[in-house]
Amino acid sequence: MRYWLMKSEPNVYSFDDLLKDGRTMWDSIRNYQARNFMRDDMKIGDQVLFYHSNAKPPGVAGIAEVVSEPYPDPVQFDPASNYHDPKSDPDNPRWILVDVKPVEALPRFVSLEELRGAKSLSEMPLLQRGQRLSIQPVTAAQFRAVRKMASKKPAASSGS
DNA sequence: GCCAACGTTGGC
DNA sequence: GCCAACGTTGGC
Repeated sequence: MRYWLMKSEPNVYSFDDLLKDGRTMWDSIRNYQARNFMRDDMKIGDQVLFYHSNAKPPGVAGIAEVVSEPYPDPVQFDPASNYHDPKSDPDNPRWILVDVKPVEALPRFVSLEELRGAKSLSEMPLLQRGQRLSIQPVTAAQFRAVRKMASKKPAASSGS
């Protein structure tokens, strides 16, 4: 089993939205590297850190799970969508996605600031300079470390 | 709103 | 294939 971090802007689609929906298509990803992770590397049962980006504060809100094989993102063929891709050939779709479902809301939100402060996470892609991918692999150890942080009180931070 | 860091596009 | 211009991401 593999572990991932997937970013979503909560004002667009939050972890609460996923809890409400019970399942969702991870659509509108228009980055080849992120697509390749979904198409080539994700397996049903993989565990996902659901990350709120462009949020105040940004951080991990919950755990999700991959629940489908990869399949074409239907949004790419929708001319009304911002994520329509007129260059994508229906016989050979360019954009591929998977479905995810919620596993649990974390006992508490773990902010980006707190992640940055954890030595065990220093290698996490999210925390590397210039890393902007919206889908990133994380190691089992990193996944467990985040989960564990969420079950404990926040460490004292230098700020505020 | 700023802007650094990347990714993509398209002329050549 | 190079690379300048442009667009996007996302923390701050």
